[in-house]
Amino acid sequence: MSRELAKTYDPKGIEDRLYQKWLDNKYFHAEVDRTKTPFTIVIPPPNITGQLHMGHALDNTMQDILIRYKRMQGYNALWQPGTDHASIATEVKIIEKLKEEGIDKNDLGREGFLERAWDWKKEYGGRIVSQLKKLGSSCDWDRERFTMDEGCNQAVTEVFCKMHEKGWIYKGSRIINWCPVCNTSISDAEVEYQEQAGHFWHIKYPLVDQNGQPSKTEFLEFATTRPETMLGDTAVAVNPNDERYTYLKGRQVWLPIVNKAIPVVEDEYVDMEFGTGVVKITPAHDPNDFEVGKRHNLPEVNIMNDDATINENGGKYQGLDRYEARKQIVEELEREGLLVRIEDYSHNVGTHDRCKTTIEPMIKKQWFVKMDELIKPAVEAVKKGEIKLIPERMEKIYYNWTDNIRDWCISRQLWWGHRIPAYYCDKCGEIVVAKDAPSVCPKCGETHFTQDPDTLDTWFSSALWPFSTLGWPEKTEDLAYFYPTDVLVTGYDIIFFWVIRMIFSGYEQMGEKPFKTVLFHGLVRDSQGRKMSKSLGNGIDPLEIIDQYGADALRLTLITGNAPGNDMRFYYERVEASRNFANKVWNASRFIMMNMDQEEEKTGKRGWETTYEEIRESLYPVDKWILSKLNTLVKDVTDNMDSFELGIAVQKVYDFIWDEFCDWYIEMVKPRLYSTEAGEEDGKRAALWTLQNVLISALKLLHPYMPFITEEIFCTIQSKEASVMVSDWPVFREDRQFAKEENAIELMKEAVRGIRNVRTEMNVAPGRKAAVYVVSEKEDVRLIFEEGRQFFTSLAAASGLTVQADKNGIDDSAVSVVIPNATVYIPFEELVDIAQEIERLKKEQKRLESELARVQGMLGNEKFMSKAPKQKVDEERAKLEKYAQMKAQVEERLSQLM
RNA sequence: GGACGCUUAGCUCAGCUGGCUAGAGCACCUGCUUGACGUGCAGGGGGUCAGCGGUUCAAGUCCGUUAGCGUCCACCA
Repeated sequence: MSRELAKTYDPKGIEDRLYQKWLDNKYFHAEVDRTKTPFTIVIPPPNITGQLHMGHALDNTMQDILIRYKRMQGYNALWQPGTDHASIATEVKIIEKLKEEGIDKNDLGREGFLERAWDWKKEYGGRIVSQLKKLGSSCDWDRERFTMDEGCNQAVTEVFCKMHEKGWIYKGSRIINWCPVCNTSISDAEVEYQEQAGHFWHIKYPLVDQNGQPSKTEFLEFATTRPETMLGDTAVAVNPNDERYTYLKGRQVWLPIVNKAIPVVEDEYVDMEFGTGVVKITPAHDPNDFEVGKRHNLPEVNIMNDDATINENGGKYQGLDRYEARKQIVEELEREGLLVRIEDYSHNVGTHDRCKTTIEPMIKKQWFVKMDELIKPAVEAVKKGEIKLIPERMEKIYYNWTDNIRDWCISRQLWWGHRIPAYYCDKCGEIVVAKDAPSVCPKCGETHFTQDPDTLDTWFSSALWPFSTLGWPEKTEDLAYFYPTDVLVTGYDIIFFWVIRMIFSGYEQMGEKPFKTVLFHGLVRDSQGRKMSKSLGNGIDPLEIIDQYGADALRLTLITGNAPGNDMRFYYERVEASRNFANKVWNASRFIMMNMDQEEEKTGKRGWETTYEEIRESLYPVDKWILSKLNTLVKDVTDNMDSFELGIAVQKVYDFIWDEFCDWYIEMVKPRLYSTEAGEEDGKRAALWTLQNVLISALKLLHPYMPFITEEIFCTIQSKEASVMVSDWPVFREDRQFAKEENAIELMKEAVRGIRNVRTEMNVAPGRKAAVYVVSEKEDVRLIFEEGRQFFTSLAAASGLTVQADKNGIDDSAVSVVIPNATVYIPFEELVDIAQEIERLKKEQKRLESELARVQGMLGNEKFMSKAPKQKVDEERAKLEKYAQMKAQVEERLSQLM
């Protein structure tokens, strides 16, 4: 069988082909199987309007790594995929598109609009899914769900009705955040505060005199950032403890422009220290004022229409936009002599996170979820550690929200979404909340009802995602088996929107947590650390990266060099480094396969078909060394992955493959592979066996991170039908730890490095070989070099190697390299400058001395000796011995030269 | 106002529960057509781990504090 492989790895073509193969073989599909332990992840459903961005790429790469890892470990791994209807985001997009066609939403009507929305979903809903596939995501696509599919709709209705019955969902008239552009209420979580440069208008209202008329001499001064709201003022407030204003008790002020008297009320809410200690109260347009108004039974005067223009309560200002009204009102106040001064003022303004419009607080009748009781189990779960947040610091952010939680406004004045299952009797207005439209009014017997026109906050359905996707409210097998899920992977930016809401919903509806662990990641930023955004145009399209460098390179880039929860910067240079690694893996494999081919042609046998037991006797120390290193790697990587340290895990695999395996092991076995000497057949077989087995294990460890290239190589080595993704995850084996061989090879590496070092320093031409002598009094050390003679001479550019117990017969002017328990001599003849050589040895002596001083300091410290763990003390003792011994060798050599 | 995070090589960052001579990638310098790979190989320079104080036998790692940068929450009108 010939394996002609290209010199560089080209992911094009390979990735799609392999993904299709995985799909065809149903490797992603999971079914209930009681003989296996489930491992479940639910995808954070991407919006149907969405395009894959770097955040998705990171999020889904992490999930794919975990799911592939667990699948290989033998778990029944389910990655439940799906998409989100994204009510407001989608509705806005559709409105935009209609606008291009010159159509207004209202012209279409609700039905017509929804038709267009479903068309949109059909057209674009699949786009993000196909993009996730490009990444290599091993989701069980047979189970793909949508937040507005039949099952999810049922779940939503069920939850709404249940919670309403329990009294935890209620309709109430309260102050809410209104977006005048999107024309809907939004929840507190959707308000984004932005620092804005504005003004502080210092204004005064006349006091009302005994005759009920505005006083010409007495005024009350205060300041406001929103002068137009004065149209809705129904009081002015001072702090009851403010002695400056005790005289105001029971008095009234005259509201200019509106021309009416309003009371002065006393409320602790007013900060005496701030400004004049006087606050105008507009209960209908400010959340704090709303509370004050409730306490003092103040009237609530709504002065705005839904589009933030002034309504009929604004008198002559009716019809003006809020900002135009502001301008004109200020002008009128100035004319009246009531404007004291204008101050520049920078303050935070609440905006709608989607469209950045300044929100307007308004009193409206909306549906709310009562949070105080609901949140309790969700807080407890994290406190007790039943749900683990990674990194831990996210817990503080979590509690910060849960501790200050307010009722959740869930109704939206939108069409695209789950319609609220509330019905109003056409005759008496009675509200009936039910799964289906009622037939008779329980109060008046009327048979005609109108359903509430509002839809639900898009997060209402996402909150149910971990169980609605598994079949709830039906009691399905899937639900019983796969719930609770294991890990949720998401960005910290949606902790309030989604994570918390899933947790309390899980406890409330299922009586059980939705997941055991939440693994947070940060934001992917551009190379300058800026958030990638459309408006900045600094977004990098993951699909372009995949096209250019391959999905594996992208995945590796996103996972390495980053700690959980931290933001990361995206650099092309880093993708290139990842691509280079892929190429390295490719070429190492190519090298191994080429040698396999040669071997196979001769013997008809493949190395990997031989068992360890069959080959064990033929293994060389270097073979055992790399097997031992691999064994340790398996343990470390498994441990890291179990504790979600994905970046650390893959870094170790990377280092092992590149440094240990490619730069050392492969180079070490080359002479053996190329040897034509008789009697080397067993050794050659052992090398090939080791190369292949180490490679295959390394590919397995790498597979969750770089699924495509590992699969391609795995199949090329074994067969097209084989698959690394369903192979067994490597396990640590006590019987494959070879401490003795590890030490031996490390010692030889040190000798090789020393020799290369000296050669470079002396400008020895790479092609010039030189005789090398290894002198050691210790027999075991001599044996190590004898056994490794073949590769040692190659790596050390030696023309020949002599291993002996003393310095006899070695030219005095030879260059020397001191390693533990041995000195290496290289007679370079004319190249050697004795003075320089002495200089070099003295430097080495100095280095060893300072090391010794440090170690001796520690060992001479009584407290260290008595308090440090024994293992640590032993380590330091061993170091002392090693350095002392090396120093003696250096000094002996110096005395010979001087 | 409250909380959190970051500050480690020229750049971007790792460094988990304190314990080798503090690491990686990129960049830089020197050399290399060594039969897998120049998307490579070999060698090298470069850090008082932000400052100060403390705990400890031992601090990049823990505690306190200061400064700079960043994020989240609250929102005093």
